[in-house]
Amino acid sequence: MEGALSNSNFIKNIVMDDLESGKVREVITRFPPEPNGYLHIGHAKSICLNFELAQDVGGKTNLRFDDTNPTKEDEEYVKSIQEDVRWLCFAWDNLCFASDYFDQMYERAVLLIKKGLAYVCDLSAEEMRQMRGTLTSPGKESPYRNRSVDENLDLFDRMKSGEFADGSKVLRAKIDMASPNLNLRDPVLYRISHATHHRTGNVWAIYPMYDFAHPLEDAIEGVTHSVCTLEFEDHRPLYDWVVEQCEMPNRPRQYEFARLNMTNTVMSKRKLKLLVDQQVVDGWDDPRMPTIAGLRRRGYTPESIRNFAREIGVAKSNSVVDERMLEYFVREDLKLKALRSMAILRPLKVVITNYPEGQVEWLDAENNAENPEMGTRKIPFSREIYIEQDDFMESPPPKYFRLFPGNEVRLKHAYFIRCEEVIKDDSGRVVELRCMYDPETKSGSGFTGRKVKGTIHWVDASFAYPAEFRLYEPLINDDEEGVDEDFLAHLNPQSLEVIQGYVENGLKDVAAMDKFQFFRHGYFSVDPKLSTPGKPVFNLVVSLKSSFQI
RNA sequence: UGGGGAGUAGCCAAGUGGUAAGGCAACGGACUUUGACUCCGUCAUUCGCAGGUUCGAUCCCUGCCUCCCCAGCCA
Repeated sequence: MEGALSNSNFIKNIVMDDLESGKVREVITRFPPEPNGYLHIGHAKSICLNFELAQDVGGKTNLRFDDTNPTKEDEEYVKSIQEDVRWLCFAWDNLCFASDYFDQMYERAVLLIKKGLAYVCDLSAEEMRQMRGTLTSPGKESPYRNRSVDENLDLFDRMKSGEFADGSKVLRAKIDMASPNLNLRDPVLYRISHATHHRTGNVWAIYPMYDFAHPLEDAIEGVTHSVCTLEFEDHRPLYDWVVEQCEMPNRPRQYEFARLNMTNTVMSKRKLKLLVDQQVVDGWDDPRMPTIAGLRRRGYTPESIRNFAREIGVAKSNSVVDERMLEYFVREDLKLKALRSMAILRPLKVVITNYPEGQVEWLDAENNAENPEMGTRKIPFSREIYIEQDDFMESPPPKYFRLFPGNEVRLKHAYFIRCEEVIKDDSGRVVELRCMYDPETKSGSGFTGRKVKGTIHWVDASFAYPAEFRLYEPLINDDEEGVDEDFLAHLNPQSLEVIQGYVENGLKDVAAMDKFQFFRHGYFSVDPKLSTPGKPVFNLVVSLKSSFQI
């Protein structure tokens, strides 16, 4: 059963303290993505944190698009982000856009100018960089720093009306060019950009910078706890400065936590976009991608991702979570949900020589032995079947429990068979096995005469239905050196393997996203893009654990 | 060599003056018509290092080491 309440973490402790002390009455959080890419599992951590922080104490959470940079943003992304948040089963209280506050932000900027706390600066980007100083030496004040309020007001108004070229002027806060915190060295508040915004069109020729816009957005929405990642930690003094100097009635507080990193993958929009643009993968929703869309298509469930997000915790130290933890949670979730079935990925034909030709038996099979509510089904059995190539070895090592000459195994849901003969082609490759079955060993008959060490799965040859299986491995092997700098050089060439095999006949017309556990292989999910009626395509979600190794 | 953060097991992560939670992984064993699942057991005499305060320190103090972030008109 899924825990109703999320695990404790330092931010939640702060929230609880604030509630207890009366510092806040109602908790309001927000998830503030910029619509410039698809969401990934790292965002899922943030989504779960923000929504559950509020949910657990009867608060509210807004989904807010931080769309202050029209050159990078796109409507496609605002759609996909909403879809992903909804899919994770979170309902936002308000759908907000930073662009809806552009007028208010402008007014606050004017207020700063009037207070003598902001000025229009004509320095070029390059000049500004040079005058900013370095980590160890102070910056120099801009020659435009002491323009009169009236001149600043006039210039800023004309920036707004589109009178000036991109990059020719900016509005800057007047703080402290000697601050050891570079963010406080007269940061840019507004830049000129004649780009077309996906929502406001060409109304604006100036757009606010993150450091100015974000605190105002939070304050406007009454956000109490503004949660972001570690790299914004030293922006906090500026965040507080903006809220205070702009005289915002609400005072949001910013808290920072460590973003999620996982082994064997990359977790930045930039890198993910590179994989998409260079066609290393099929798109943002390629099942190998750590995007929400990719994980969904792969077959991960919202529950598994939410449980994962809870269990990894929230802290301030940079860390790398083992991908096997994510895998654990999807196995755990699918265990009781996925229908058990038999699939042969690499077929080896077996003829049961003492089984009557032409005869077909319909055997009983549980749909999920661990969840009897899922019922049973009938599966056909006759003289010729397919088993997995891996389940036969002519010269097996010790402790090999499967088929080998002279050995007897159980066919799941059917009979014991013994391998009597191995048929090979001219090249010496095993192409067929001749076996004998024992009618007394039928499954469910209660036979206890003797035991076998191994049980293998199979599919009846004449009823087997052809299917495509897409097997995945990590996109990147990051146990090598230097992966971070040049991850494209460390791509796993085996990240995708497409093979043709067989499934039970009943799986001929599966629906997109249907989940199965193919015995002794793993959990599979029907691909929503590639699978068509009559031509099923299964994605490997995650394989079963196995302690067996040759 | 400025500023801001972080160091607890292989990986996450609680605890923050009273003698190291939990999860993942791993490894034993039991069970087994999935080499799965489940169950049982093992897995930090020690919390980056060195001093100090204290009856007692992962927790307080001092010094040091290591790692991450900051010099976009990105977010």
